[in-house]
Amino acid sequence: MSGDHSHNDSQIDSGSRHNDSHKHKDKYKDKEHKHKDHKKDKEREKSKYSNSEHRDSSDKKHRDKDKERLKLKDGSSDKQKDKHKEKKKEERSFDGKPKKEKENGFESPFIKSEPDNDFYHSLKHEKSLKRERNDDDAEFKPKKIKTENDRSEKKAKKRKQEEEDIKPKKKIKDKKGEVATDGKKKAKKEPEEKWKWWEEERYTDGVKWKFLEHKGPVFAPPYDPLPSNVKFYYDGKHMKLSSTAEEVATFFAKMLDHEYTTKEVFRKNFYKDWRKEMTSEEKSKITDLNKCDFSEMSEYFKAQSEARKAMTKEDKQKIKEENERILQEYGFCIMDNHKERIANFRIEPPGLFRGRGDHPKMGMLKRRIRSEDIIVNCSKDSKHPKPPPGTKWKEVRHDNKVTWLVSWTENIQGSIKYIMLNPSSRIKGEKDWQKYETARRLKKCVERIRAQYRDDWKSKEMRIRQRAVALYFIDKLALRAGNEKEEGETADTVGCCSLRVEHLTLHQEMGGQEYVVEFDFLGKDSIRYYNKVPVEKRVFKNLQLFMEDKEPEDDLFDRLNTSILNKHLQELMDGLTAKVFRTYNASITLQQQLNEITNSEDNVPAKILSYNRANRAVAILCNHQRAPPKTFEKSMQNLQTKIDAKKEQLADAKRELKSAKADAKVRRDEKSKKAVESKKKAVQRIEEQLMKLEVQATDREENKQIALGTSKLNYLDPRISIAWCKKFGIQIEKIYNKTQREKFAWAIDMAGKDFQF
DNA sequence: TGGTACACTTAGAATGACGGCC
DNA sequence: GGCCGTCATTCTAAGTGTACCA
Repeated sequence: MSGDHSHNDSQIDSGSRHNDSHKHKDKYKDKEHKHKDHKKDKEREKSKYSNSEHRDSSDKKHRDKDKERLKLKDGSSDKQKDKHKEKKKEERSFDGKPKKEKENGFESPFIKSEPDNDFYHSLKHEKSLKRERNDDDAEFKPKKIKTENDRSEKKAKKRKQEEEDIKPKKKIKDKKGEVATDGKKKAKKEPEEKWKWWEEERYTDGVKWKFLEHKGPVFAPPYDPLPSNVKFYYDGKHMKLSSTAEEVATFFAKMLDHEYTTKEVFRKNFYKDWRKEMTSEEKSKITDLNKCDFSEMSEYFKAQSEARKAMTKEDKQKIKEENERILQEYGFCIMDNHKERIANFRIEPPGLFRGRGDHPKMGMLKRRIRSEDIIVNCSKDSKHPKPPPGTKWKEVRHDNKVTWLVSWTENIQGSIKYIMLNPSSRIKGEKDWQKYETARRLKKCVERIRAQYRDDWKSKEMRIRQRAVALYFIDKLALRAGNEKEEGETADTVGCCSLRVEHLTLHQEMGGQEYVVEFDFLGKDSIRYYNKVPVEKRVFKNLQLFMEDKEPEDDLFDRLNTSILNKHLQELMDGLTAKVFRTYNASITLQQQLNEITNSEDNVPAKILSYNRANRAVAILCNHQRAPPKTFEKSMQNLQTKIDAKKEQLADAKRELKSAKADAKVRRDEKSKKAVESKKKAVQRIEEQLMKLEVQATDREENKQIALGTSKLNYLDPRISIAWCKKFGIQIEKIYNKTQREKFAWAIDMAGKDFQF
């Protein structure tokens, strides 16, 4: 086996990787982890490798040389390879710099429809704001340096254009793309003009924006007390709770049907936090959660939910309109002359913490966030958002080196939560694009890096061997880096660098293959990673060495952490981190799979099945799982019933065709000939329908426990999919829904049919 | 060198919207 | 027209990675 990085045959039993976290978790319950104790291992290593100092310095020299070589090799600007694309697009590179001046400096189809024109006053104020975009990032360097004259001329043009654009427009478009003229709606959609931020230059020195204005967050609605007929019972007796205690009780009642409320940890944490909200009288009365009866509350909320569903169309419409109004008011910001959608403008409401897996803090009370907890970030010269009457913000900040608009600290883990922009925004899109370009740079030097880590498996230094084996896993199996976690603060999950001895079983021989490593651990979100992988002999021997004399709960890589690993990777390639391997391997797998399995002769559903299969290969590689939908069995059965019916229909149609043919043979007239033709067409039509249903069934079955969305959204360079669509005449809408198309607008615009990752 | 704060991406579950079918 | 299943969207937890400090 030499450098096998095909991700589809590297696993003995990839299909057996399934989400079995509940059973699995028991294995780790109540464990005392001593994996931070490295002292004895250090002693062990010292005695084994006495000349490590010398090796260290010579290694560094080699690395520096390699780094230089890599820099030279990768330094050239990476252009997209679509040679058949129209010239404008062909010339555009990922550096984000336009080849021609932007035609519409500022366009905001929303402005006139905005009810609160005040909010947009700053657009006018902003119109002369220019973005100085000299790139500091190597990848995004402009290909040609502009002269100052060029710049000022262009700036002047742009400014003029922007002024034009800010002037009231005759046409405005609403969210659905309907065009209104002077307030009147037109029935027909017109193509929306989108801002092509990818044709513009980027900011430098970590500046994220020059101007930012928004309306602040939308707070969770205040607590609405229960009606007096909805009662809480303690020990079988009605008990009126104080408003605060009642609110927290409703959080529990709302979750009564959820498995969470049966978990001991959840109940314990809830009870502890609930008591903090009780009056002293309540505290003295309520002493046992098991004696609390929340069922009336629970029924009440279920009834409310039913009532919501049963609302009249008009009432539903009213709610929808109100939501739309809130969205229009709070869901957008102005960032550097453009109206951008905010991703999460609502503050997380209070409730009970739903940690994943065996989270020690599940059930704790997530407290209500008030204005006094909120830090607002916006431009000094913008109209600052106002806190609700009678309240104050914690702070108003003007930090343009960050992308967030609002932040607060949550009380469960003490972490900071942010309000940020939607994935379709410039600020997110640029970053996403950059991510794929970094992965494409890795493509150019991955063979060298692989050669190096293979070489490092033989290193005299334990730390280098560990680093090399870990990197091999990250590369081959697309494992996450595995940062260290605070014990007892979160669920016990691991990634590559934090793997423990107990997570691996070594098999000299298994299923007819040599040197098999069996992985079994809980990864991000407590999703189980189970995989049996044949590895190279040297890796296997190294693993034996790393595991020697260790307890199951000891770290496998005791000389390694993500910081050390990433520092090393940074030396191998600028911008390289462990995460890049996952992006690279996901994207390259999609590209290879599509190249391999797409049959140009296939019809559209079959081609889409091929696409989904390629996507699935990536999802399996990245271990993106989902709980099988509750309705899965039933819906499969329904589909099968449809298939059976269609088969019968086909048999009937074929019989009819046969008899029509026989009839035509005897009668030899036009009418019977026509009858044969129409029967033939009917057979064809039914065959197509049957095929479609069968493809659907296959797709659904194969997708039972696999989530395609995560890889599609976060790991697969969208240009691969778009190029594939263009090449094989598939509508992009078949692959990406509306939201995804908005997120990947940059890729849709720039990828031609010949783009290769 | 390790700890921590912070900023940001990635993740599956929950919820909501919508369209097809009876 | 209502029900049901599916897909889209929202929500927020859980990761990664960097900067900074002692």
